[in-house]
Amino acid sequence: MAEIRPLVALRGAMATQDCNACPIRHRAVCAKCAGAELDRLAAMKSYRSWAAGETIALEGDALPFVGSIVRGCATLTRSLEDGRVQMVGLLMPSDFVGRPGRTTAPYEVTAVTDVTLCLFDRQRFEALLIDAPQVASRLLEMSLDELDAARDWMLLLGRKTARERVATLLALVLRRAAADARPLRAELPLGREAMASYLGLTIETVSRQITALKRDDVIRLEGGGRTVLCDDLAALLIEAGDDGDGEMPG
Amino acid sequence: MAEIRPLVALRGAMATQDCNACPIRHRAVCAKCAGAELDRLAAMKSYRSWAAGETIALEGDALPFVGSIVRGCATLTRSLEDGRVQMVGLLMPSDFVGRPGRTTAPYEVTAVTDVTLCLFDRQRFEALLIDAPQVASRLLEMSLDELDAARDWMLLLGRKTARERVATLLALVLRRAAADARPLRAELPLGREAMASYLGLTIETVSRQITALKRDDVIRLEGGGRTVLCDDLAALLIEAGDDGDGEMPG
DNA sequence: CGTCTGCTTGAGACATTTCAATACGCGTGG
DNA sequence: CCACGCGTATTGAAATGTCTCAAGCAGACG
Repeated sequence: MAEIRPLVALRGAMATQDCNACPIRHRAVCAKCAGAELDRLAAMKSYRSWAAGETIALEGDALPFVGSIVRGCATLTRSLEDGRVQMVGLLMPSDFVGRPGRTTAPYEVTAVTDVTLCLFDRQRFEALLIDAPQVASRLLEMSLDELDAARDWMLLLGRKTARERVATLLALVLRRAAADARPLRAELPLGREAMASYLGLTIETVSRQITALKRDDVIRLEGGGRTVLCDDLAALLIEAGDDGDGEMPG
Repeated sequence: MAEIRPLVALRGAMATQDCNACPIRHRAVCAKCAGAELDRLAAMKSYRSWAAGETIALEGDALPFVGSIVRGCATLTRSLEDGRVQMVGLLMPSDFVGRPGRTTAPYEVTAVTDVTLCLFDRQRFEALLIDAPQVASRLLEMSLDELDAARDWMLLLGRKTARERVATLLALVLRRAAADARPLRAELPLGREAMASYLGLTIETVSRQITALKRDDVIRLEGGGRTVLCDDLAALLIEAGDDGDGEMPG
């Protein structure tokens, strides 16, 4: 991660981009709209970027926009007063940030890698929702997918062992990277701390389970533990406890 | 799993009811619609009831309808192949069951108490969504609320201690019962097994923590442990670990 | 009055956390 | 080029919270 690049371009508004060239055009909230609807969306959009590690919104803060992740990876976390933290969402390109109808963020939003968002002014977006059925319909579909993902994650948090949790996450990352090349290979977007936060474990337990999975020849590591290789995804999925279908957190 | 259907009046279709007299009219998916839209909804609705303990839909089963809970309490559960079970949703009156655009249930749906649903044929409901913006908008709103609730529950499952989990659930139930009478009193809709399933714990741990909370004078019990009393909700919320605002599972 | 089901209680086993130390990768500055 | 320091990851040993297994108890119902 953390490539070096002029901070100037990173932070301010970026040049408006042609939606048809957008990498998430067919998957984001705009996926199903076209013509006049798309024009209205394009007219209210703007781009903004955050560097890895930066906070996009604090728990309880005003969040004056909604938007789509164009590039990078962000997390949603909720925390207890004594400092315990649980990740409750992992946002990847095309995922939607913010909630129409609400002005404050119920969780902290953090950039894990460098992130670029395609922002929409919240009020104008809400107005659009009323008479742009394709946008509203796509947003509903995406929300229901996230709900399913959240519920799969509840099963993990409530019932899976540490080994199963780690295997589940690794399988997810490997599957998403999903080049058909063998062996499967993926660079982890999340460090150990973020993984622990996601999995409801401590850093140490995550580390131990990754080591154990390596020792048992289920996975291999490269690049100082930031890259995972897997020759036999089926074996990893067995370690994950369920067949592993369809899990994909939002 | 064997469908047992010995029960008589409970299962068949019930007489159609006037929507304006419906107890969930102003909270369910129909809340914001009126006039022609409401007429269309009313025209496709039917009622059906299940007795406490009955299965409404199995994991992976075809679910030919969507609908609203009119009366009673149902749960969504997901399970691992070796039998471990995690509840992932607790549905109360006005909550929505099923998902437009999907024909099979991703979780098992079970009646906890006697339950009555107001059903809509899935295909006709989907058609309605396209040109009934008030229904679509309300459904989006409800889905986003459920997503928030699911994420709060992820914090509980990932980071809270057994005592905090039990306190959180009891506070939720007491708050929902919410008669302003003091002391706060509520009959638990969930038995110990369902509570354990919800909280990611075992029955024994739930029982022990309830006993401990009683021993420490945070709550009192009546009716053989099925009714909870609380003189000091603030104290219970402290035990719950966070301030306890807004948590309400869907 | 016995049986069933749901709830409670106890004692020991076990997984994960906690606390502490060490190792690694990497950019910086001498 | 090496020494240093810093953040991140690994490993170890002990503490602890929850689970497991097993028994006992209470109320509901025939």
